[in-house]
Amino acid sequence: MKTVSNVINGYAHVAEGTKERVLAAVETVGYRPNLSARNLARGRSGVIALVVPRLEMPYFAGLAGQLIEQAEARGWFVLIHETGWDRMAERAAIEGQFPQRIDGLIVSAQQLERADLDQRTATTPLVLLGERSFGDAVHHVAIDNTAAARTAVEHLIERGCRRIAMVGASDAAADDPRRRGYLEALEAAGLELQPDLMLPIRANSGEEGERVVRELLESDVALPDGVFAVTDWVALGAMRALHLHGLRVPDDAAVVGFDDIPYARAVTPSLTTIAPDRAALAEVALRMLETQLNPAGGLAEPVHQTVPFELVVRESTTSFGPPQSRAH
Amino acid sequence: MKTVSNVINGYAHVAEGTKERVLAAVETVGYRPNLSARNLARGRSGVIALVVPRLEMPYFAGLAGQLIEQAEARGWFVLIHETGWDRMAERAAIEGQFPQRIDGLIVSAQQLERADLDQRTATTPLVLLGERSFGDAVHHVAIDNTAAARTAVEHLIERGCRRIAMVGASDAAADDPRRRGYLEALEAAGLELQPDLMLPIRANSGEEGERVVRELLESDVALPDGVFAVTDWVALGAMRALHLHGLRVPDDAAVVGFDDIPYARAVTPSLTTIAPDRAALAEVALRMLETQLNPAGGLAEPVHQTVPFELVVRESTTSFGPPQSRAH
DNA sequence: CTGAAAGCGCTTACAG
DNA sequence: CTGAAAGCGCTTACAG
Repeated sequence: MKTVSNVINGYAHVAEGTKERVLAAVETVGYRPNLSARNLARGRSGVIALVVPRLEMPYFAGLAGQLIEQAEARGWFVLIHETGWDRMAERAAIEGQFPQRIDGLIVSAQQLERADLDQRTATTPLVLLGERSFGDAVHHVAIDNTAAARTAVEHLIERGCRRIAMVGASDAAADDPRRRGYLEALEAAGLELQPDLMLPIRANSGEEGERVVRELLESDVALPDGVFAVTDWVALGAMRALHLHGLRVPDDAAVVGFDDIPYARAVTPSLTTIAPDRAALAEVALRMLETQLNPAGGLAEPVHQTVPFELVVRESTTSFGPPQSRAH
Repeated sequence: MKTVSNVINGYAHVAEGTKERVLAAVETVGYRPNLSARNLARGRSGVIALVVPRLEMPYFAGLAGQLIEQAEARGWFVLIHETGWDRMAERAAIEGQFPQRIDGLIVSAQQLERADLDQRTATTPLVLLGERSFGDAVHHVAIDNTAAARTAVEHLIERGCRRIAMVGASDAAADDPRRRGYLEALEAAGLELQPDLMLPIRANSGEEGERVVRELLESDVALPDGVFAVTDWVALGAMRALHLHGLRVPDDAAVVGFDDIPYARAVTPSLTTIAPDRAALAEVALRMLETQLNPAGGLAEPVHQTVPFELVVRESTTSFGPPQSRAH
């Protein structure tokens, strides 16, 4: 019994011959371990929860797909849980309030505050995703949002943009990494900051992106020639507003988004955007969970980790031949 | 033991007083059943698989969200599995080839053929989703695709369209329900069928939609004044091609899609489309699975069932004020 | 390096 | 209507 178990679980110290015989038997019998029994014996559930605002948002669906795939290799189920951008729902999630018990939590923090984490009583291993940072109280993985935003805005500047709006600048100046990247890029290029071009929004939705850009275009402020939007959805809204105002993208104003959702390449013009390395995101998150579950070796201090991103250049910042040139 | 179990599982025949005492104890102790143990004892895994081509596609993500939510209420986990539109992967899925054993299968059939079902040896309860039909060999739930397509095309006709292209007409004339709906609508309106306007595509992608519409526009065929696309993605590609050709949507050509993915309301112009009732889809699929698991009462004959859909009218078939009128 | 035995937390005939 | 006991299929000290 123990020997078979050792082989199945890949423990060392099994005689080579024995191991082969066991594997051969596994093969001929078609044995597959019963995960319910295993988890029961191990005192685990075999389930980790992925908490996102809404699975239908392609960014989160893509992330979920990655996570499911990589979790499978480690014998975990991924229970997907939606919060609908509700802070209370996110709080309940980090407290592990699920119908079943779970071994670990990966939470895309949208509304969560530092205080919510400080008040957390649950001890379930937790990994946070997303651009917000929460000090050293918790494991956290994300791309370097400041660098990514800087890259996006530098790209616009290289394209000749001089009046670059940021759609989705949060009010809280200090701790918004993307806003910081925007400012850094402007400063590095010697461009003056135009507060009128920093457009806060209430939610990262297309509607909000459209609304604030429309308001900008209808105001007295001189037109922007570039737009950096905090998500692709917001960028789509911004493009809509530009279009409705008779401005051509990218000729009159270039646009860069963030996330690289599938629509980014489907829209007209297709959208230049920042593509986070989702696979790396998923992998690091899972590793962080494992570290907390098996505090073997070193101590499992909460850590931040960043993963790569990429600027994907498409039509919204380059050319957009036939359509626009023909229309005008 | 048995009594507590009875209460927890909602079996009848427990004295009211006893029941209350049990529930009170559950409350004070904070008892939550261990699903691993339950499933082990019941000989189930508690897991059902949802098999889709790609979770990142919003239609499937939305469906998955619905299914997860409703499965939770029935004590099921949903294991999401991606096939990437690969027929072999779909075949493997219906054979239940998953790393863990599963209690039931909900499969969005994309490439699956009737023959694959006939050859199936696995006995895991199975429910098929999607527009393709497979005879009476298997449980199947979908909207009435013929009626939906007819509704979409009738809407275009009402809007004054007379030369309506169908993007995504399959080659196999007979058994494509959406094609049939298209034909029915034309016939009912006394419009002549234009074979040149039926555009087959290799995949339901934006690229393919764009390609075939571009080819149509660049051909000698007279321009269409309406487009019915088999999915929203395809419709987005079609709109792109129209736009690139200098045609205005909806003024020069109105467009209707299918699925009602989130982008449909985010694009410019926003897209008129057919919205299937995803919640109903999920619910019926789960009920069909339960029927197969508990063949109590009547026999569990494979059945087809349809769920409601809705035509969501947006700008791509109505007006699209400022933008286009201004540009021209 | 390997076997025998207990135990994980449920469900389910079986008595009563 | 309710209790005692076995069993689901694993893992894990514990011997050897």
